[in-house]
Amino acid sequence: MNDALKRPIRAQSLVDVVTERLEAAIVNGELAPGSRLSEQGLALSMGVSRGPLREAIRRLEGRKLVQRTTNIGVHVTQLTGNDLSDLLVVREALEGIACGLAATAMTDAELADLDRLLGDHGEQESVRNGTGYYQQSPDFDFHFRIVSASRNERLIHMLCHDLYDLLRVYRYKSSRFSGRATAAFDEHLRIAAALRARDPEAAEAAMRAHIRNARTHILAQIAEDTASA
Amino acid sequence: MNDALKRPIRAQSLVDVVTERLEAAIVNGELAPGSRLSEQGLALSMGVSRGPLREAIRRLEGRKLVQRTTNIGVHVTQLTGNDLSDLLVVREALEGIACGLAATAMTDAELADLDRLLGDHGEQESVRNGTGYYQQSPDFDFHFRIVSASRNERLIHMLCHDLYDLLRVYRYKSSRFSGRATAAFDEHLRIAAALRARDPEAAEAAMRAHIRNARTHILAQIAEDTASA
DNA sequence: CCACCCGGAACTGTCAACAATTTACTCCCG
DNA sequence: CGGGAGTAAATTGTTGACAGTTCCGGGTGG
Repeated sequence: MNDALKRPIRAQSLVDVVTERLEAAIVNGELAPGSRLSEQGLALSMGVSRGPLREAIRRLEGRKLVQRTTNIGVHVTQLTGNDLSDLLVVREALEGIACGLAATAMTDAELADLDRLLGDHGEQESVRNGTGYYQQSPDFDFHFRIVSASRNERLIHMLCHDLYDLLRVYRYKSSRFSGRATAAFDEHLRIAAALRARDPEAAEAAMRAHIRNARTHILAQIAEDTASA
Repeated sequence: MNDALKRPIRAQSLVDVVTERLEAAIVNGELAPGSRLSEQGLALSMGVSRGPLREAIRRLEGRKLVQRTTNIGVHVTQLTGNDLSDLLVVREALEGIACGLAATAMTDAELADLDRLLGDHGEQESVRNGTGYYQQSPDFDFHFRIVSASRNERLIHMLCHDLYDLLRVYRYKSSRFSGRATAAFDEHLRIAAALRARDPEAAEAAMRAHIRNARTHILAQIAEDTASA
């Protein structure tokens, strides 16, 4: 459908491929936060020379997924609690406005899809009894769809590509207990309602409240974890 | 004061220097939007080999200041009207929340400085008669101080480093006519008042309204320019 | 006169080697 | 036995050269 043909295709350089692989490895945890990347080792295992590899790393550096220290090496970005806190504030602002835009820009079909998605979520056992759900694939799905409906390319890219990647690096274990999952699901329902009502202000407010709650919850959990350690 | 001593200093690689130079050249217009960067030429004129230069370019690529097309070359990012529109929406969201944070985090001294800055602005002839001011150094100063007072490192970096740079690339000539400068100055006064009142919601609302107005104005001007051309 | 094809020049993509710096280890001295 | 200087190995920083692609111009045929 997506006019797969006729759309000009560009050659992919080694740097592009290496960048994708590295990004994937970082996001899925194969390369743990804080771990050091060995240029020689990676170049060897990927079968490329150090040149393209270094260029790929520089690109990720610009996106703050890795950090290079001159003459020392490059390390996968490790977010502190403060970093995460700052980042979630940014997310509140961006996703809030994205949700507001989506309220008017979203098509009826997209709205229906979103409802279907939420319906599926509601039937999952893990959501109903409060385990899982939050900060997992289904959750990202929900947010991803709304952001995509904002029709603001820059916003979509900043959130879905840059920010979500960064957040995934900090793999806080969902909310195993305390029933956050159920609360989050309720908040999702409220957001969807505002979108259905085509009310930008309500949609933005609902989304911001949702993310603010998540932030509070995550920070509390971190504080607890560090206190016990 | 800034514990200039005792703070570890890191060696600067060629890539760091080249990155700074390129960034400066792009921001100040020495390298025009859309213009092509010749690796050979730049490497020669800067006195470095192509390796570090390419790595510096990759870093800027990650920040979207330049765009590379495989086997073709790299071009300074050229924002379309749509891009600028999207970007200003992002700015509204980020700077809005930054202003809200500043309302509680700003010190009294910072507030006093801001007032002094506004006082200076008000006495400038160019502001009073409606030429200049907007989207120029004094304007950036005002916004820069508020954002800095948000105490959110990530937010500060995204706005003051990444976003402002990108906006500066699109050098729309201020608002020469139509008295936007005076209106903008009034909006600045309103923002400062909300900050002085330590009212986060009012501060965020005032800042968002200000940026929204600026956006409307800029887009209208662009539409006008393209229509006449 | 226009369209097409075909070199050659210029440029980008990639690589392997060299230089400089950091790290780890060993050995010596107190 | 502990600490530190010195040296060797490993790693990063930088360079120049080679390979592949794109772009420009001239020439030829229709």
